[in-house]
Amino acid sequence: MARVADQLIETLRNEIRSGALRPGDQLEEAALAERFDVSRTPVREAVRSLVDSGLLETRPRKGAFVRVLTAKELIDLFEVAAELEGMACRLAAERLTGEDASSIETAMQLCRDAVNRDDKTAYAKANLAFHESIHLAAGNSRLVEQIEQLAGHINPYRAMPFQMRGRLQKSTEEHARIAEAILENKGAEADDLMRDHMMLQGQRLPIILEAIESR
Amino acid sequence: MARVADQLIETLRNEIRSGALRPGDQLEEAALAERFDVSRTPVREAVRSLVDSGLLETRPRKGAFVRVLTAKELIDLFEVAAELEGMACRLAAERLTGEDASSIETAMQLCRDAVNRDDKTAYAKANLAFHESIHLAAGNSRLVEQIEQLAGHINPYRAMPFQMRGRLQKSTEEHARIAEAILENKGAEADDLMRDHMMLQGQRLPIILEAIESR
DNA sequence: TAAGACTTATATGTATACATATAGGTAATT
DNA sequence: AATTACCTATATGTATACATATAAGTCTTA
Repeated sequence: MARVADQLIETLRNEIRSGALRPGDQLEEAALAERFDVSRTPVREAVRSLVDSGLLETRPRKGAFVRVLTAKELIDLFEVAAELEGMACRLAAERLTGEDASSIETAMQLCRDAVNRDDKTAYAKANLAFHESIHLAAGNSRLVEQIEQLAGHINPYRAMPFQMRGRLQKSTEEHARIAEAILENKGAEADDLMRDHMMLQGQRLPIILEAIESR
Repeated sequence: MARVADQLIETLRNEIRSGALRPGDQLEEAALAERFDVSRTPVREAVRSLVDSGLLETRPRKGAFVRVLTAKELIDLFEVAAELEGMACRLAAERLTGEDASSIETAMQLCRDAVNRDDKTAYAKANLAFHESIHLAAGNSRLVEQIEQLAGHINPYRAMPFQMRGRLQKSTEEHARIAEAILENKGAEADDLMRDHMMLQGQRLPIILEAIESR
């Protein structure tokens, strides 16, 4: 990872993820080259790579822009992500080891703690840890890759704070039920619960999209 | 698509898909540049892109090679592909339009014809058309993208002819049941049938891998 | 003022020139 | 013969120089 191009990819990806670069923003090759004090070559490489991965799009003769997803594209994305997260739960339940079980329980407890303290930052982190503990337990690294790829596309649209009142509490309760199903090796149930859980998030999409359009 | 780099990507992708380039084969930048009579720049871009997409891998200071998947990686791949193909069937059953229904039936008939004529080439084509008709009916373009991405990785390992006796017939019968479930709007059933169908293919993996190792 | 020709800045793609690190081979030394 | 020092070809990454097409602005002319 000594390559400038790789650092650029990382940096840009983070800026997109964090919302510093927002959907629709332009990325000018020359400007980036100057900003990072490198030549166009590694910049081009980074941009190409991000275009390949779908995070950027190029409008012919215009330049590269942070990709703007349509409502339909976002919904499709969510639908696939929900399916794969559900699959991860099913596999986790089927293949659970003792170690996996305790990671899941630990992450679950972190979520509860964060909710009790009403610490949204901690919750975000714990939430991620919860999902990751399940991914690990599923024992399919390609599945994890695919999920992460999809998450990378969804994240820019999550940058805005849309924590509805009481949603954190609800979300944690759903997590608890999912965790329970996995720990009891009820794969099909865990699958369904996770899919529903994800889809509840997805239902907030219209609100999110509206907020984006009007900014 | 006027770019040399894009043509290179296409060409190399096809050569990998078709088996002209086999897992483990090296791709030398200089050699490719000479072969296509272009400079290293577009070659590098193409190689980078294929590495990003996972079709190639680079061994540090060695060069780029057609990626070799381990047995575990292939199994993981198949597992995810089976899930998504199943999902496509479920969605297709739920969202089926009259047009979708007739495309599926048409493709199904093409499969039957190919089997009756024992025409393996025609079958391969019809089989693809069958899957694609379902993908279209699922109405989720991201899902299709993901499936195609996975297929691109599985294909190099399908290049070898491994049509077991009678498998074509069996496969078509499975297709018929899947099609029937979709046309009757039985989403869950279609999902399960397709997943099973895919997994039967997956079970041939050990044989395929053995064949690869020993060549 | 409006339509069309013209110009320019920019995006884009490619080629070439360097610079550096290292894998793998060669030579030297024991 | 084996180990080590050394050397060289190659991979790799970056910079720079061109070349071309076109979007967008400017100017001309009616």
